[in-house]
Amino acid sequence: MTPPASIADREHDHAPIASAVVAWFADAARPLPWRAADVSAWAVLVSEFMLQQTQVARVQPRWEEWMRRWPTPADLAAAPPGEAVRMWDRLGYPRRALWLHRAATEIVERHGGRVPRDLDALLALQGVGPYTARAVAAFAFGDRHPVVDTNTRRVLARAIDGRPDAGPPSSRRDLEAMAAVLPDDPAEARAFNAAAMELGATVCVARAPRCDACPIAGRCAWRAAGHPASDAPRRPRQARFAGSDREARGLVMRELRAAHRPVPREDLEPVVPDDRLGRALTTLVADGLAVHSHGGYALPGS
DNA sequence: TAGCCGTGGGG
DNA sequence: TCCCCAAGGCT
Repeated sequence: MTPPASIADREHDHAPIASAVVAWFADAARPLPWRAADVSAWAVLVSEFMLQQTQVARVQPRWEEWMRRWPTPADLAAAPPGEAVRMWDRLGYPRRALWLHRAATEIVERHGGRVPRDLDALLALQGVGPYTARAVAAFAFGDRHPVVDTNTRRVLARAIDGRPDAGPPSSRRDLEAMAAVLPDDPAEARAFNAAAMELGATVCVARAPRCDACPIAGRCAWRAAGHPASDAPRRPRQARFAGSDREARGLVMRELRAAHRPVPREDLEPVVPDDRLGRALTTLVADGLAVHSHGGYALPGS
């Protein structure tokens, strides 16, 4: 553990940053439906699953429809997993829909149908990792936990460390960095967790930060250093999507979602007219996203 | 642990 | 057009 004196020093140094970001958030926060005061923990959990690697603008309509259809974990658990995948539509990473369905089942079986508040219980749910568990505990239950996503990592790297971008993710190091800045008061901490994410998502963005709109520009270590450019090795370039197996899987899933009966393989060949089709079908079945039955492929359990 | 997993917005 | 990158998690 860090010596108490050091913690006190850091908190003293960073308190104005937290205050300024929270004050900015009070005005600048986007009115996202899952931030409403009366939403359930389940509603928050659903939003966090959908927001993993997916932008707010694409999530919002899916979330609205999802919550209307399955307002509780028990409602979703009672539906076939394939219906969750179908409702997920084109949010991407459809395994998340399967995991959310599984998590709902686990919540019913292990927690009486109520989303658990305890961090370890949350972490034990399928598809819930360090970010999502803390986000639910903090945002749905108001508990004081550091919540660190990619936006917060970037904000801390710039404002506190004076670097243009965050280093490689390290759950432990990232949580410690946020803990050093997090206000003591639980309500204030909750607000700062959300505010830091919001700042990173809307102002302190990766490509072209809008420092003129930033509430802590005057306290930002990166700005004070003259916005030095990144000297870190760029992260490996994402593989080209066009022509990839990923694309092929997405094309197959699109067909299976649209169909309400098994789709014969020959009907998929025009959609993926090359040797990616076989790999896509094999891996989709292995992932549980598709089943082979009645001479065709279909969503699971529907 | 590094690679993999969809899809789309924006520079 | 092309490429980056996005409220991560799993294996």
